[in-house]
Amino acid sequence: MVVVLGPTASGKTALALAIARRFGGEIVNCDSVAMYREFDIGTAKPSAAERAEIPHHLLDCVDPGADVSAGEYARQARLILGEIILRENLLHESGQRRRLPIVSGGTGLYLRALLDGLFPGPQRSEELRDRLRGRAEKNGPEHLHRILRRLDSSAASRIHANDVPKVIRAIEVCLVSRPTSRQNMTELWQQGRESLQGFRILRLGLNPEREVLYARINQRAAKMFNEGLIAETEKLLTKYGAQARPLASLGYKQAVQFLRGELDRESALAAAQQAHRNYAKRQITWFRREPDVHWLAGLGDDSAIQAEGIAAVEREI
RNA sequence: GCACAGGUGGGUGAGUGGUUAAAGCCAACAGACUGUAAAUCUGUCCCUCUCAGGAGGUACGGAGGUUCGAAUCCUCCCCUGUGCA
Repeated sequence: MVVVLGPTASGKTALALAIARRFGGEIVNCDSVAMYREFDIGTAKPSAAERAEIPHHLLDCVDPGADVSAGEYARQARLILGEIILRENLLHESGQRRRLPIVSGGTGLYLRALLDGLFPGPQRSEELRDRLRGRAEKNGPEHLHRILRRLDSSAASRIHANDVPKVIRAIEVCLVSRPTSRQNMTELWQQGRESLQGFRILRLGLNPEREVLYARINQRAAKMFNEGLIAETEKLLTKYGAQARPLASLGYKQAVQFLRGELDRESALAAAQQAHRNYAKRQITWFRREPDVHWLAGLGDDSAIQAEGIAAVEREI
């Protein structure tokens, strides 16, 4: 299988499509927000024509009122990968061309959950989280961190006290799994994780120059605003309410602020562009650590880059 | 032209005689990330050395001055905003 990774707006969709056309590929989305139905403009999903041409998976598979998670993503993605392989074997017997799974997206944690697996910890418990959040608000983040230190000092030393969500998750893991397994998070981690088996994996990473990327991000965010992001957001806002999680994501968050009158249109756009740039920076940091990436120094829309990617697929797969 | 307000580090914006290389926020850069991840968090951020504790240099529109000591006070000049002409 091929994995196409890189920061937002680096052209992952275009590269994945080019590879899919060439090798009879099926694209498996790995962008968290693109999984939500009706979130279209702000997520830069592939067009209807592209989706008719090449099979796409894990797009539009979650209700906007629901929540996804890395674990849920990994489960579904592995299921789909299995189906693609099944299909390939059938086609192979009848002498037809192969089916190449192409995982494409920028959500680093989801990709890691798919490829490396997650540790065998419990799923989240909203009630517990609410209680912990309340305590953090009342007594400050240090308070929670002290609780974690008692439960799992090793995890506590790894997680900064100010990083409340991660501290909460660690406490949750310890507390929820204690009655049955009597293990804290660090001990559960040591059990290792179930990595994806049965695939030769080629990671193609898009790495355009920073200035080029940032300019592209600005341009694309402006295009989203011009092409109806605000109207789309308004529709989603009335249909699902302000608490719908994906409404807090890049672009949508700023569109909501505009609709509420907190920002004028120009400032909302500028804020959205900024948020996208900041996000891209974080993705770059994340993917730098990803092992065995074949880096392509340019945008995925560039035909020379696509040719380079295709050549790598031919060599490696 | 007169009156008032103001000019601070990449931006914004505190500071109004000494503990101020100058708060906070933002940007930028670097980093972390094992089920909210398009989330959340950390570090660096004037220059040059460094035995990493520090040492030196330059800096608050410009030029002078007062003072042991000035971003902070005084004088003149330049620029910006607002009001009156």
